[in-house]
Amino acid sequence: MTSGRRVRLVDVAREAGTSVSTVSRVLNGSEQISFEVRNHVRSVAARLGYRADGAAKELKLGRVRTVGVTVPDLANPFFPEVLKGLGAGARGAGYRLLISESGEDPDEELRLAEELTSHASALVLCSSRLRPKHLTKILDGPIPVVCVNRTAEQAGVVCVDYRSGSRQLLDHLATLGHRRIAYVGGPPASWSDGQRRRTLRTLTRKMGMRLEEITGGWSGDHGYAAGPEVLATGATAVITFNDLVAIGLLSWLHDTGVEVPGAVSVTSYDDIPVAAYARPPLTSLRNQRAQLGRLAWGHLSARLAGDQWPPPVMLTPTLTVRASTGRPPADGGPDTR
Amino acid sequence: MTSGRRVRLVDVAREAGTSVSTVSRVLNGSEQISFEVRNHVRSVAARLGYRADGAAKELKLGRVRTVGVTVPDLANPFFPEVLKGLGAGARGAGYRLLISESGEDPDEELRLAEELTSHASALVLCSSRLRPKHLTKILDGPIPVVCVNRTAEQAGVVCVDYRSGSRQLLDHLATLGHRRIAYVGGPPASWSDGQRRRTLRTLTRKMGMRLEEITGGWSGDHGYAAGPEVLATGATAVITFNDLVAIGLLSWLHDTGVEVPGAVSVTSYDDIPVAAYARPPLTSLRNQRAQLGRLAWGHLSARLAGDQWPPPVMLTPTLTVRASTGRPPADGGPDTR
DNA sequence: CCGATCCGTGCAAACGTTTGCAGGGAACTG
DNA sequence: CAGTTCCCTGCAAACGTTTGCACGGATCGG
Repeated sequence: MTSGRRVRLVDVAREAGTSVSTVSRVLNGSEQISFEVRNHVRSVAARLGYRADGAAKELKLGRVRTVGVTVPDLANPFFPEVLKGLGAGARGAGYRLLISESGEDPDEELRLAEELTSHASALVLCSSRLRPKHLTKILDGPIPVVCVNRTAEQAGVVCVDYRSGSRQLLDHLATLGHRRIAYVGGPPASWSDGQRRRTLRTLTRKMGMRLEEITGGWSGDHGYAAGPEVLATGATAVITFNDLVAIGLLSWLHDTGVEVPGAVSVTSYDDIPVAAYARPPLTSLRNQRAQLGRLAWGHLSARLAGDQWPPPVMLTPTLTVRASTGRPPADGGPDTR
Repeated sequence: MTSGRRVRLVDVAREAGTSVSTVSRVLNGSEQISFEVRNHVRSVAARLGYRADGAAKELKLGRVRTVGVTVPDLANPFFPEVLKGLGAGARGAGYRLLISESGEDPDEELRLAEELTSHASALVLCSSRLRPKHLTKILDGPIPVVCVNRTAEQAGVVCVDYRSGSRQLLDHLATLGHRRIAYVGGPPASWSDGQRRRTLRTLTRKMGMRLEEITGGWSGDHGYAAGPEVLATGATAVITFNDLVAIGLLSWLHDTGVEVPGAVSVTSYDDIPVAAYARPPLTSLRNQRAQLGRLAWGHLSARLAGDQWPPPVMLTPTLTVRASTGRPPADGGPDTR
């Protein structure tokens, strides 16, 4: 029964015996059409299964009610939750989300962003891995851009305050008595990884701790693979780029018979839901992801309304202490036990 | 430097001293424009930062190179991985993905699907929670629809074979000696939950086992909350709706001091990456999610090329046995140990 | 040197929708 | 009953792009 041809406004009009404009008005809820005609047109439209052509509508109206979004990796629960917040706000204002995943590839992200520029009325770059030059190019484009978890000029900026977060992690570990810390890093192109690294370096030096930096990544497999190197450093506490990496590392430590937190403490950023269900439950930095998304929409809607960008927002994460962190083993710290 | 006005074809033409059609031809790579003009127009377009208006282009071309996708919950890693496969295929053919999340709400899913119908050239419904009546309505719409993990007439169908999967789970548990099984179910509107329930009921009866059905859900919290009820059934093995639920349940069992698999075995569907990192690692049914997405695109592209729908595809999952399943306790089964 | 050929470019129509403007008829007022 | 008002509806232009068609100039052969 599905007709090959798409049913247009003119088809409805002909069938209903009215003009195109009348149909258009009825379907857009105009009050100035008589009651009978309104009902009649509505029923005809319904019977024919009329659906407005999005492209034509947007062309005429000159607005595209679509927000393009790029994320490095949808499989990291961090991003879907940001998208939930963003989507809720956007939907409330009649905007859709056009979500694309770059697969952690900066070049692919550039392609996607350029693509989206011609199909969306605004752009949200989540944890952008773009090189600065390319980021500037996108920001110079015709549509407003919000960066989540990355700072930039000429853009809306909504970030987790990883400086504060890193400080909280180190304070927690220092209080427990740890002095030798390993950091299992994230993707090289990650801005937030850079933030954390710099902060960790500065603070460990200042606090008289020792920091070992280890190549990591963004997934559980990366964490598992980093296991041997972590152990080799002799660190008593490990901070990982995110919870997925931490969970992978926990798994390796378990398989290898290293006790957590008995022999080594593990902690991380993000506090995604499964962190609470890890064995042992993971000490992690909770950030308000949905709030991050809502704020991103807030910035965007202000800008779309013609205002200037609101000042950058930094959301301070809060440390959720669970069982994966504890005092260092007797020979690894100052405690005598 | 960002000009408020969007730069159009006519702006480039005026600046380059040519006509609109010439610019259009150059930018679309037509061969029939002289070399010099081509270069000149290109450079002018680049200088002005011209970006084609997507809406106008699509209107004129009459095709929307966009595939709308609905998923119940992006936070379940199952879906992002399907999207990866789908997106890869679609991108290769010059299509974009327009992803929407229904939040497990059938009404919201209906709204989204209708929305998408006017903005996309095809639809992919992942694990649709739509009521049959509404599903039919969408299928009767003007654009082709693929259902992932749900069967339907007049649509492309790509499913995991949960019948076979459920059989494998039961066989595995039966071989270990279990006789009393609990099933922690999924969302009421889930088609795949229905499939599993029916199969589990039929097979347990046939195999002389006892099945207890428990209300569950789709997230870790649902699994955690189901803990007491699971324990009350006295079942020696639990099957859960998905791995997130299983991980939540594992966590409750651990908190409560119930040994897994010593006192009760736990197993589930999907085998998402974290399943391997659960404590104990989860016995689960691996399904090829990316392949599911690729096949969905395969069906769609065949249909978009004008062919009929390919016959429905059922992907058989394979059981990945890990440490969360074992023999039942001595008093719980026929084995004497 | 004139006519035919061919290549490069411009003109204008069309895609499906919205909306300002105008026109026609009914109702109401004087 | 004529004039005015007001409500409802239709006409046509416009949004930015693509593309069939036509046209003008250069090139070439006879």
